[in-house]
Amino acid sequence: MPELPEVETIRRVLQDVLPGRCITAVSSCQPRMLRGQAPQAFEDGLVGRRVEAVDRRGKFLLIRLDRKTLLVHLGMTGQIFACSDDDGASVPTLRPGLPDKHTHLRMKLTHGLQLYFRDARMFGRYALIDAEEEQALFRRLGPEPLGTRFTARELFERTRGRRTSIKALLLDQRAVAGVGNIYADESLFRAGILPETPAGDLTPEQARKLLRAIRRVLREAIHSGGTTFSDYLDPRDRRGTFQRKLHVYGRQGERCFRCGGLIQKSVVAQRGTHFCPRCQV
DNA sequence: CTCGGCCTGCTC
DNA sequence: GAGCAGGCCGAG
Repeated sequence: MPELPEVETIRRVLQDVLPGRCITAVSSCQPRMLRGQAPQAFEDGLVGRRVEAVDRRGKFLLIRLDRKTLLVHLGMTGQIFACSDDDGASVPTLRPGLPDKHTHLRMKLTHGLQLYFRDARMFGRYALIDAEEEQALFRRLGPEPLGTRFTARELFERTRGRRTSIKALLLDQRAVAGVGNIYADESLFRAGILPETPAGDLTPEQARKLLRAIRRVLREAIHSGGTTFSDYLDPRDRRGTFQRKLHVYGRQGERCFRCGGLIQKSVVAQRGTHFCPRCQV
């Protein structure tokens, strides 16, 4: 499940490999992924364009082309793989088994680089957008948790008057951009806050602790190349290692590293939610 | 705000 | 062979 750290890891690999290359061919485009955009226009719009940079906003990947942007959201099971027969490309040369039945987009770029987009569950999406569409899409997206606009005061203000749980608020991309189920649970554990706590009940001190926890967890996860809990892989086919540093996610029934009590699992905001009832109040 | 739908691979 | 996993969206 790619959240901010996984998308950032993918971005860094693509930023290493893509800029300067031109798209020479596009195929296997899946209309469902385009959410209404015409497949032919999408493919035609990509071919011949040069990649300038690769950016990220929340969980969105933004492949910058001249005047247009290839927007990618990986949903739950989306993967991007790169391979090349160019020695200097720093990605594997072969990708056995690709493309397969879950490969829903395939792009050829100059100097033998190939990009594959895989998504078994097809919760992901891609689109070719212009600056105006990008602005409309991101207008309602919350601040980048690792950016300077995301402050304890900002987070505290966003919780005021909210009766929804703090976990639901963290998962709401309008409140903070890029936090998903794993990092919401891990951040709340590190901040010592129970996931079902009404957001509006947070004290300024709790908001401050939560902000620091979110930043620390996301930074450490990026440093670890993300979390490979089930199927996340980066474009070089590498697994993340942050699953070794998870304190609560997926650890229900196991002992808390901090207090030795048992980690519990419940449902909050219709999501599996992991927490330590002794360390989180 | 909650709920169901989208999807398929995997576990019971 | 049902149920679960869940990011996001639209309906109520």
